[in-house]
Amino acid sequence: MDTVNLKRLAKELNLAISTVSRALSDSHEVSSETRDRVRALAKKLGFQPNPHASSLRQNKSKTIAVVIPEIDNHFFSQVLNGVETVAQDKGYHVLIYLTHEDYNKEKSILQLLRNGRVDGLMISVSNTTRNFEHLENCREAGIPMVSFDRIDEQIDVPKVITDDAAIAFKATSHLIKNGCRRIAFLSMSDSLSISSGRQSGYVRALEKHGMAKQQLVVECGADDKQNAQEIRKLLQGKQRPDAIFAAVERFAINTYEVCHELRVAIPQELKVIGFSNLPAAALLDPPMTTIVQPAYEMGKESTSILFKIIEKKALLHSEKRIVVPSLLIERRSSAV
Amino acid sequence: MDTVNLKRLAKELNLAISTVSRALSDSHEVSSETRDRVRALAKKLGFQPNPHASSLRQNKSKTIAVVIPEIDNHFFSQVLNGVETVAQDKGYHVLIYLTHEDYNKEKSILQLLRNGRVDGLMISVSNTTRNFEHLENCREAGIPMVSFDRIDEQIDVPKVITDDAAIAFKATSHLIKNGCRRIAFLSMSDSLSISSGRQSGYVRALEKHGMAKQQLVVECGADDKQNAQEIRKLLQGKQRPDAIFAAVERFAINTYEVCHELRVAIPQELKVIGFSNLPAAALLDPPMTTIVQPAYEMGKESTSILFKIIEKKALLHSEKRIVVPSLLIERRSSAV
DNA sequence: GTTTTTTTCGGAAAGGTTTCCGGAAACCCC
DNA sequence: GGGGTTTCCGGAAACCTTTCCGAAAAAAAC
Repeated sequence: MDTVNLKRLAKELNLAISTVSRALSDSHEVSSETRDRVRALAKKLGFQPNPHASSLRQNKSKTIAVVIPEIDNHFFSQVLNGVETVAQDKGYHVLIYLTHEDYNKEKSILQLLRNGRVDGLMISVSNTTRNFEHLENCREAGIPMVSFDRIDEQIDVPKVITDDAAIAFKATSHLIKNGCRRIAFLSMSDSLSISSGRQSGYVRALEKHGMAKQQLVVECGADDKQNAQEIRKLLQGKQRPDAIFAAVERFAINTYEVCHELRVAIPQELKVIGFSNLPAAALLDPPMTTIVQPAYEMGKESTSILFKIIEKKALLHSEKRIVVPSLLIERRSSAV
Repeated sequence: MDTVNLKRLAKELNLAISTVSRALSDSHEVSSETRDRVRALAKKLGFQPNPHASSLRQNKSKTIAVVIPEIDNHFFSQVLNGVETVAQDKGYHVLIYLTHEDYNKEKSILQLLRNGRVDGLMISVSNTTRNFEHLENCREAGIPMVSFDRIDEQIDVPKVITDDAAIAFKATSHLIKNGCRRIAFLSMSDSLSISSGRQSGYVRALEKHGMAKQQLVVECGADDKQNAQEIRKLLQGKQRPDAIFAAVERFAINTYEVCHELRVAIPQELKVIGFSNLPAAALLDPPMTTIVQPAYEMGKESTSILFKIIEKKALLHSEKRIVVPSLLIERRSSAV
């Protein structure tokens, strides 16, 4: 038997298992002398407690889960970066689950997590989820939980979001100020809070400038080809817009591609703004005006809240809905 | 007691715990009749076996770990995407650990993983690791392991890599063919196999064209400002290169930034090629010639190999070192 | 010097699952 | 209808840790 566990240590030291365990957890119920003996041998043999036994006994796993639609995406990878930083700091482990924007997968993943594998989870729902029972179920099962970015306002779970409506308002106003009179909004075809928030900001800005009638919302989706087709139709139609406001990074990229293809000059013929955390946005042709979301901060913030719940600390009212502001970075694609 | 476990099921069905367990695991040692009874109640009560108890008993965790330098990076996030796909398919869970290019953190993470928390791990080492004992230790501890992309050739662990030297040779040759006579190579300041591979491909291409003397290797690092400074020096020096070959996506971005700043025209005054998995590379100003690495495939491949090891299947000799080819995508930044 | 408290430790239970072993019933074969 | 298989199931051990409880010894209190 070469596995090194408490029993092994106890035998070699002529102690009881319980004493060894206590010694290693710095209990005051053990003399400093034996504590040192135990620690010395433990170190020498490279003892590491079996995590499954600990988890089973203590009913906690020192693990949290992150459930997100995709990872090959700046926003979510920056979020994950923030999450991992805080978790590592706390000595926690991070499980990652990708839903690939599939509601059913999301549901089964959450189902799977309701068995004690994790001490808590954070989720940004897929764009195909219309129903939030699976979140509700987790909440009722008593699993600490935080939702971020793509949230449902109805459900009683702490939320970490950004000010989608406000920043969309700002971006749209910026376009109007720069002379745009026909601004198309490329919206995500879903019922997500962020989408509606962004769209309402866009609409409010139009209204404020007496342009309510000029609303032009185009639904885009996950299929690049189809998006390109929609945008092409838009740009080749008789009432070509003079600006495109993309609600998602992908749509902004799609727009750029179509513009290059159709030789539409940005920003002379068409101004473009997109939600995007692309670090290379400044290097695009032309440099793209972007709304950058505080992804890293949102990841850190969400995780901090999650740990507060896990540690059963009372949440301030203000912590149940945290809004981290986005940033509008003006570049050439929206310049006059 | 409202927790639903085997004991609870057994009591309600008037069966022994062992029978219930067997019924749920499709043992032939239980009649189909009672099996159905058990399953029915289990489903009704939403029974989910406690993963820690299972793991403890079976000595396996159904979990693998991915240890990578960073996640906010197209290459690694695409890899992770591939990993997650295969793992989810196998019913496995994925733990993620970021080293942030810190050797010590990497070491302590691997140390932490040597306690049975995971059934296997895959790693791409940080650029500050010079010593691979921590990998060796894991290997000796019997933890199934695969290394990918950033590997050490010496260590006896299956490797999944791409043909860095060959593709660097191809890229450099492409630049030479397009008239470049003074090609700077922006290298990562580390001792990684991939760096040396890329550099050797660059050197071999120069040699083949009788340009061995024109070698121009510039060491860059993690600090963007410092990299920019290096590149600025390069472009403002008396012997300005007519091409830059960036060994890392970040350096290519740095190059673009400096070129924009100094108004150096790409590709007329300077041709640029970079290793990069940036999907928007085609939209840069100008569109960037990139070497795209098969990140997603490498993730899938690595994970498949890892599962073969976990399942104790014999590895073919060819599976101990898998090379997935990279792609050179020619765009305007390197055109004549 | 006796009683009470504190210190230090051992024994054993508990957490939930899997699996080994043995036993009882049912079946089969001649 | 006795011997031998199957079939099906229960009991209990095992995985390793944490923690409750009690006990012995040492220290403190009176």
